[in-house]
Amino acid sequence: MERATYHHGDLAAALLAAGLELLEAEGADRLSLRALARAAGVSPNAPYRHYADKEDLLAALAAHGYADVRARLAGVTGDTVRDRLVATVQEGVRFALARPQVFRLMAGHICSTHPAVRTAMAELQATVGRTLGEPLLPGALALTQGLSTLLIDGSARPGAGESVDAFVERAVRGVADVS
Amino acid sequence: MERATYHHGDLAAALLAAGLELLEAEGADRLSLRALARAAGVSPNAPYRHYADKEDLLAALAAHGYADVRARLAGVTGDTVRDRLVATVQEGVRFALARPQVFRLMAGHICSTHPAVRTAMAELQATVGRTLGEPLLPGALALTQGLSTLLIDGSARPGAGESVDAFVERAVRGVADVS
DNA sequence: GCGGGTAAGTATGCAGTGCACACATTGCCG
DNA sequence: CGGCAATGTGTGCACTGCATACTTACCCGC
Repeated sequence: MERATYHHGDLAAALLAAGLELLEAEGADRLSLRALARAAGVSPNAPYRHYADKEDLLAALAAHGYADVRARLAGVTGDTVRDRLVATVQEGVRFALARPQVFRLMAGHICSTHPAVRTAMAELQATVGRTLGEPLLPGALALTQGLSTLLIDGSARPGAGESVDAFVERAVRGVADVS
Repeated sequence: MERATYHHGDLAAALLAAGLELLEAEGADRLSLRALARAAGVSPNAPYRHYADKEDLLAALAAHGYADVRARLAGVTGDTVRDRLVATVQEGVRFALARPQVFRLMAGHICSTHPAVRTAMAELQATVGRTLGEPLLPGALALTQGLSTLLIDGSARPGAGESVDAFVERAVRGVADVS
């Protein structure tokens, strides 16, 4: 990441990109602003011109993640509500397993108060609400969030030879079938 | 936290207690070993005699938390499976809202690999499995985990004048009633 | 009871962090 | 083309986790 000009050009975006990479490589708490600056080939304090503080940058990364899941979830379809519920949770869990550190960041406390993240989360909820309906919203989000966490931590595992999707479907149906 | 003797007496436990307090006061990532040592009236490096590193101490705090929820969940009863499901999630969410930082720590990545935490989690699962049955286990844990996170972050809120318990019941029934 | 080994605590120091502040560079706009 | 605001740099501070070397005093066998 060398550069000839004094000014970087688009440091804000470069930091986001490097952030996503380093984040997934070593987790949110091991991530340092200085390492990010290093990756972007810039002095340790340069990031402060674009992000108020570390939390602000992490929030931007999280918001980016929310936008991604939202895009994925917007495409979910299905004939019955139940089908759409299962498909939504499956899609969310797939995202979480593909980028666990980003997922954890999104679920973490840092972001919950940050305005950018709040609106990103609100938009996600609006999207999911449209495909599932209001009454199902909290449960669907909770199932997605919870199953993702369990799977990432290894606290729950698909059965031998069972795909993640199948596991998710089984878990959701397990709840949906209590009489 | 003064002391007259050179040796503390029960520093390991004192650190845990101070840890629980400071943890809830400022969150897991703001928690420093040095502050803990200060609270216990002991030199900055004393904790290392009892915990291998910071992660080890955090894991102990998390394991403590797991034991607590387990004790609470062991007392859950109900006539139907559905009743027990709702009651279990309600109890779990109550714990999370009462000690949000401990809950976050438990859900965080630090602990997922630590043996003490893994066994604590396994015991929790065994307990819940006994009152709900295996097929419901993942879903119930996921709902508890997810609803807790949503409520702590403020991403979901009970309706006006609605209690947390009522909200949880509504969310769970929302999922359990899809046809 | 007492001497020594060892568990438990202290002192010192290092690399790394987030961030504040003062300074340097340069693209842009009148 | 001149100046100014945006963007980047340098220096420095308080703090952190942790390694290493040292000190204290509890406890156990004789």
